[in-house]
Amino acid sequence: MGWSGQGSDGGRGYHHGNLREALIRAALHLIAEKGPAGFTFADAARWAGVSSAAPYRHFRDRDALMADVARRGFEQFEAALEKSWNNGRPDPFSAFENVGRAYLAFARGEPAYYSAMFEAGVPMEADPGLRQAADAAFGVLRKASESLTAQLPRESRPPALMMSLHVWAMAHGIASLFARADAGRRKLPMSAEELLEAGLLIYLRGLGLDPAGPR
Amino acid sequence: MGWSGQGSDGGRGYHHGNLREALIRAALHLIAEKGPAGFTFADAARWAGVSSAAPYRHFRDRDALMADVARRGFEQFEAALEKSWNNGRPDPFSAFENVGRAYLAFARGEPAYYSAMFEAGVPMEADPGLRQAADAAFGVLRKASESLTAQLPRESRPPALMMSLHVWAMAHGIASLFARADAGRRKLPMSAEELLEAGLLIYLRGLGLDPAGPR
DNA sequence: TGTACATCAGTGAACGCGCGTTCACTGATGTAC
DNA sequence: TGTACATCAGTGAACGCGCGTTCACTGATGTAC
Repeated sequence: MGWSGQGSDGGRGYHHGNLREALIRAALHLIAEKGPAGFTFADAARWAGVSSAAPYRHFRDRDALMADVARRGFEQFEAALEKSWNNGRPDPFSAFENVGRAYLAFARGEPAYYSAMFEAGVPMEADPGLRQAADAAFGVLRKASESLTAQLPRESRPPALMMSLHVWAMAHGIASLFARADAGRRKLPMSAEELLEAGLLIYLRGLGLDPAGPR
Repeated sequence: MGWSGQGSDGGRGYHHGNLREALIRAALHLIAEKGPAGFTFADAARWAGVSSAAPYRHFRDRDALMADVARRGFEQFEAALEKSWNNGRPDPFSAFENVGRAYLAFARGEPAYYSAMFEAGVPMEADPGLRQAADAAFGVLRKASESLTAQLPRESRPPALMMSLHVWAMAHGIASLFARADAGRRKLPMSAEELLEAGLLIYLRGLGLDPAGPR
């Protein structure tokens, strides 16, 4: 049978079985549909097919639910970035481009998670483990940056932290300006992926890095 | 006397005098305080010191008010960028850095406008003139980019449109991740301004541009 | 300069609605013996 | 294997609240003559 998370599935007993998960799926669905501010606690309950009092057994309030969604989002984001980085294989440059593509793929493919993580204004203190999950996701960018700067001679090596912040900013900027739902706002001469890839290449060249190899 | 826009100023007649402007100021105040989703039409009326029915004389609904705020935001944004560009003086590189600083200064100094422009999800069709205002603001970045790419030999000259999209993305990424209200989310080893300046320099170097002069 | 009148920009009361939240409750599940 | 009981995870009714919106109204302003 499998819980779809959707209500009115008829054959449910008095107990839901996994309401906590169903509420999170409901939140994701509703955020994707109406934006991070566009859903209510009552909405989530309705969508999960339970009474409006039921969610209180699992979350203190709407904000707690949002914070949980954000934390899970960062966890999945980290996994996706880590996978695409693939330990720097086949080579750091290609792997770096792959991370960029994975970044945009996540923003596009999981708009609800992305919103909860970056746009909903969830404070880092809202959930134990939220900051840690966010740091871990950023850690992948940082690790990848270190791997690239390590190819430069020591005296012209930029701080990897700074580099990862630049990369993050450009990826986030492209994702939120050009790759998301309200992307109809502006037409581009190229895809967001191509734009990011070109931007990263230019930036890396500016650091003295060249795909052809060190120096 | 001067309308502060604040209510309960006692000496107001039956007519407000300039309710439309007061509502916009109210919106800016409330957005800055509670975020773009955190204010209501009734809130704005209350803050302007009028009954909750009064705003309907000036705006069809809350969305129309938001759209007007966004349009004004883009107009002011354009003016600020244009001023800082200062026709490429004293030289295109310095002027370009100035535009970057002005970008962040606007995002920081006018968080309510910035939110309405980029985060509130206002559709471009919501207001006649909104798209035009947004395009005009972006036009400054584009013009500045053209001015810089023009210094490169024709055969290695990147498309100025692409360059301006990269710059916009990086500036927006830094503004929204590191320079705004919820910036307490992450500590930086340097200011957002320094981060952007460094990022732009690296990027420009990657294009083959050097502050020392052409080539 | 004064008066009549049209128009404009507010008022305030009213309404229906959905949300958040609490509460006593009840059906289902797990466990001690 | 059966029974009593504690605990858990839901129900559904109720409440107060603020929002959006409409409506007939009224005070102020502008203008024709």
